[in-house]
This record gives sequence, structure tokens and C-alpha cells, in this order.
Amino acid sequence: MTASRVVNGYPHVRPAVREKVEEAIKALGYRPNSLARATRTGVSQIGMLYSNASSSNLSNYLMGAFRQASLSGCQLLIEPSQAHPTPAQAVQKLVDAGVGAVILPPPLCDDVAILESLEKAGVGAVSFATARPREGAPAVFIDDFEGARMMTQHLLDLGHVDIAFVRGDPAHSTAQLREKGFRETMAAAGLVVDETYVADGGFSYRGGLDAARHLLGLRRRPSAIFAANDDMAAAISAVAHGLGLSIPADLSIAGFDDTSVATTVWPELTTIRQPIADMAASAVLLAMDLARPSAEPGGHVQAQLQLIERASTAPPPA
Amino acid sequence: MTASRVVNGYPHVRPAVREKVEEAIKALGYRPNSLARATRTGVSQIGMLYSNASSSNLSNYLMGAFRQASLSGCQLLIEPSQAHPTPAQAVQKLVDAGVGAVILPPPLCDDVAILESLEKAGVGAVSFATARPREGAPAVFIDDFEGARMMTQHLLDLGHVDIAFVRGDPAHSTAQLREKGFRETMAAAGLVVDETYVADGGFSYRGGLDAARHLLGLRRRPSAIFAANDDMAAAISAVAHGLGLSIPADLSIAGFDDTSVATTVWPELTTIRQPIADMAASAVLLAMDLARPSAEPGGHVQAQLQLIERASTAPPPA
DNA sequence: CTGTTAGCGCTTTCAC
DNA sequence: GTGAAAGCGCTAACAG
Repeated sequence: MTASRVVNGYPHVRPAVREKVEEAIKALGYRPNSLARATRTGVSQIGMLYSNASSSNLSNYLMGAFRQASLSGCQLLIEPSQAHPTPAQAVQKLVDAGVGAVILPPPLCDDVAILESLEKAGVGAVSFATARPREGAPAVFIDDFEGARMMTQHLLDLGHVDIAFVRGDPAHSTAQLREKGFRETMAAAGLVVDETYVADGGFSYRGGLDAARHLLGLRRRPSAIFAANDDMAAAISAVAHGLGLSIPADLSIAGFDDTSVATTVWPELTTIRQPIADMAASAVLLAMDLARPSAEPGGHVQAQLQLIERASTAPPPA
Repeated sequence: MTASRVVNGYPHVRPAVREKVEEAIKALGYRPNSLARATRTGVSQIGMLYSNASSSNLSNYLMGAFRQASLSGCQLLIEPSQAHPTPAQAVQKLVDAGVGAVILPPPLCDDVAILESLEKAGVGAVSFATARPREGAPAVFIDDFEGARMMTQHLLDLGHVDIAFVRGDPAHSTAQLREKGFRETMAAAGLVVDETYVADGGFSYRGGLDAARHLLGLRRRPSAIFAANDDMAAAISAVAHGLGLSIPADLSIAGFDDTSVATTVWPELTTIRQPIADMAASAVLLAMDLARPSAEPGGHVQAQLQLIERASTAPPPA
């Protein structure tokens, strides 16, 4: 019993005893059995939706979530939201399966109807990677505005002035914030954004292709293009190569997300990394809190962004 | 107890009773608790290595494995093999963690040294997606030769004659088999493979770029290129676009694997789909068998391949 | 064919 | 502060 307390870091154990237990743990190579633990604590299943949309990030999302679930001894039920006619049905399936809480990625995490039906069913929801976390609702998120600001500043610091921006899908709140981050940073540097330098890419490779053709066909070509995600940045890279431009000597390209395509294309993309796996792990933890009867809702976790400098950006041509 | 027998589909239960139990299960919405089950059956942890190499397939791999692990109530320990100086150390870490069996993707599944050290440690190994399953060793795999044959035949049926091939990393046994499948199908059609039409791509996007530059720079350009995986096919597509070629009107491109890039690029790639998620699930099942004391090794599971016809292939230009 | 007993590894509760 | 008792949901082994 005392050993249990030590393992769980509970108080009311004399330091001397605690130390002895810890020694024994090491000596015996003891590892707690999270399955057995779960039988007692009764932490049930938690549901996780996913949409193929952010498919490059999917593996990190799954990995982080499952690793945490393993550690915490809870069961994760994953459900592809597009396998159902409507996302609401996907959520319903999880509720019927008896999950204690649900993790909702965008755009579901901003869907009021789904949130309400969940509340009615008494099942908690954790918003994952939402751009606007709501008060009193558990959420894990990043600061999209700040990420865009960091990247824009990076390009500015490199000496770029003619910077183009490729927008994401305006339906996603993240896309709006990233654009805002770009615009305000440009303004703060005293630069006016030429509207022909802002193109729509819809977060897709295909959209990035179109945007790149427009941008690189301009009389006065930008010296750098900042795309709101990596898929679009990869498309821009492909088009630029096609036009015989060398990257980054003739053109700098920057992405956002640090998904696997960022290191697949050549040269590898300078981008903003979101710690998706850690974020998913946090979401599982929040969901487990929610599933407990002692539900104390409202935990917010903001993940740290990081600028990853790779080979696709450099100072502008002289 | 009788209920337990029914749930597990054991014999020695009168049909009438079985039916009654099943009714009750339905009426009560009973769902077995796989965690509790696992405490009794003692099915321990099973380890799973992964390499970023096939990163696009990673999410399917993880998803299939975790879903099965959830169902079977076993814990999955995943370890990125490149997080360690040598793959052997990654395996060792899992062994030290106390896993009962390990799932090995390529190229680890063909590494004799690793297999031997595992045997010495008394830990079973399941080969995942190996090209040459060994007798007496559990494995789940596909017929790479047959997949390459299917695709080559598809191009042949479309009317192509000048078909180029982009090889994978020759260190992977799958790469060798895919090339063999291509060559033998061409030979069977009475066609001689022009060696300038066979290029190395090393399974990477970068390598595909180089191969495409070589192939599309040839005096007599092939009318179709078959790449041994989707990453390389995507690279070829990018280069072709750059040269102003229209796909598939001027050039057909085919890939292999049906990873997410196949539907990311435009036009979407005709490719060979492997049911990675199902394969991973099978691997977990095999691993669990292995972890039990009653170890009856040698299960082989061959997964079914499917040709996915998308927009990147068409008859050759007139 | 069916039911009883015991126990998996852990934690909650409550005595001491 | 510490430990004894009980029980989570399930199944192996045995008894009837």
C-alpha cells in the first residue's frame, strides 16, 4: 500500500520510507501495470474523432494520443469523421459505444450543434487545435497568429520585402488567424501588402499549385512566398522548379505545420512546428479528467510553437 | 461463467442457453471490458518499431495496430527506430521494457542480427511487410512481385510500350521484387526493357526528382513511368509539370503503396493499394499469439493488393 | 454442460 | 504515517 502511494506520488509517506521503496523499485525493475490500475480507477474509454483533412499530421496525432492512453491505461476509440454522412453521426457512434469524453479536432471543435448534443448526452468534449478556445471548455491549441508572426518576421529579417502570402481555407478559423499574423507583422515593419501578392490556396496541394502559378506569373515576382501550410508550400516548390527557379537562391518558400511533406520535398521547407503529438497527449489527459465524475472542466493547454529553419529560405537575390 | 464462455465463443454451452445469454447481452448493452480481461489472460505488452521511411503509411500502420490492441486489450509500445544510434538499440529498449513480442517493419524484419538477438532474449518477432517471409517465423506481407506485375500489365493494356521504371532502395527486398515484377511482365509481353529506361530513385522524393530529370531528358521519352513507390511518382509528376508536360495526356505516371501523397498531388496517382491498417492489425494478433506461453509460431498472413486507377494514367499520345 | 473458487495488480476505504 | 480488507471485471482450473 505504501508502495502504491510512493508510485503515485501521494503525500503522507515518510521520506525515509519513500526512499527505500524507490530503491526497491529500481532494484526489482518494477513497472506499474496500467491495465490493472485502470480496472480500479475505472477510467473508461475516451473517443477521438479524426478527419483526413490534416492527413500528414495524422500519424503524430495518433501517436501522441495512443502513447498517452497506454500510459494512463485508458482505451481510445478512434472514429474517422468522414466515414459517416455527417460528423454528428460519427460523434453519436462514439457516444453509443459508451465513451466518457470525446476529443474533437477542427472543424468539429467549433461546431456548436455537436458541442450541444454532446453536453445533452453528458459526455465531455475536448477541443483540439481550435483557433478560438472557449471559456470553460477544455481545449488544447496553438497561437496561429503568433506562428505567422514568427515566420513573417523571419523572412523580414532575411531581408525580404516583396513577400507573398498563400491563404488557407477561410472556413477554418486557423486560416484567418495566420493571415492576420502575416498582415500585422508586415504592417508593423512599415510595409504595405500588395493585394496581388495574397492568393487563395484552400490548404490543399492543388490550391497551392494554382496560387503559385498566379504569384510566379506576376510581372514583379515576390522574392519570398509564405504559405499557410506545408502542402501548399510543397506545391509552390514544384511550380517554381518547373519554371526553372532555384530555391532558395531565386525564391524563398516557407510553410506552416512541419508535417512530413516539409521534409519530403527538396529543398526541405522552413516551417513552423506544432508539437502535435504532445498536444494530442494533453488532449487525452484533459479528456480523462472530464470522464471522471469529479469533472472540473475548463483546462486550457497552449502548445509552444517553434520556427524550423531548413533550406528553402535565404536572403533575397541581390 | 457461462456468459464468459458465450462471449468468447467457447464450446460446451447448450444452444438454448447461449441464445438466452446473447439476448441479455443485447438487452443490457453489455460490452466486455478488455482491460479487465487482459489482467487475467496476462497478455502483456507488445512492442512495435517504426521507421519514418514510409512516413506516409505511418498513420495507417499505427491506426490498424492500435485499434487491434484496443480490441484485444493489449498494450502497444511504439519506438521510432531512428531515435536510436542503431536499430538494435531500439529493439533492446523494447525488450528491456518487458514486451512479450515485437513487430518489425522493413528493413529490420530482414535483419538477421536483430532476429537472433531477439530469439536469444526469448522475445518473439513478427515481420511486417517483409518481401521474403521466412519459414516458421510469423509474418504479414504482400506479394510485391504480383503488385508490380498488375501495374505493369495495366500500363501495357492501356497501350504503352515505352515504359520506364524507377527503382526503390535496393537494400529493401521489396524494391528488388517490384523491379522483378516489372521486368518479367515486360518480358512476358515480348518487350525488351531499355536499360536507360530504368533509373534509381531510392524510394525518396529527392531520388525521384533526379530519376525524372534523367528519364524526361532522354531523346526518346517514355510514354509512361512506373515508380516503385508513391513518393517518387509524386516527384516525377512535379518534374513533368515543370517541363510543361500534361499528365496523363503526354505522360502516364504510376506509383505503388497508395499513401496519402497519391491523392495529394494533382492529378491523383494510379497506384497499388496495400491494406496497411489491416496488415498491422494482423501483426498485432500474431504478436499476441507469440507472447503467450503456448507459442505456436509460424503464422503467415498474406494481404490482398488492389490496383487503384486514378487520373495519372491514360493511353499513350497518338 | 454449468457453476464455484480464486486471483490478476492495483486502489479506495477505513482502521490503527 | 501505515497497513488490512475489499473489490474492479474478468477467466483458469476445477467441481459438480
